[in-house]
Amino acid sequence: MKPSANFKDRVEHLVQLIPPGRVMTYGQIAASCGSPMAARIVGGIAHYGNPGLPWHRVVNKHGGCAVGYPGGVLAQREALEAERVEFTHNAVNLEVYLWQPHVQ
DNA sequence: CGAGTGACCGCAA
DNA sequence: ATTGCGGCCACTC
Repeated sequence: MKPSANFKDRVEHLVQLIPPGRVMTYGQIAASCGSPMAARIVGGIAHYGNPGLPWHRVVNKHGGCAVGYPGGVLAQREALEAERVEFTHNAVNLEVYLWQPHVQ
């Protein structure tokens, strides 16, 4: 990964690396990009950044869906279910589906 | 360049 | 258990 890459570039790159059937939390992504408390930024990048990235694989700390996701939480849920991700109480089991770039 | 804003997170009433 | 508030960082306008 380019050390000179901006936070946004790292986030987009990282999101793009999330394999199907796996999810990441905003805080996890922010921490992996060097700013553990910049979870909001990840959301901001999701809104302004590259729309071609699998943002549906990005969930909040509760494993739930993002409020501002186009189409609502329901659309994101369907997108994840299409990748064999099981939802429980409108949230995924992070113990099973949480993916980390360093460890696999 | 400055100010506003947010697809969050955590704690407090 | 639910609701409200603040903080924090980077992005956009």
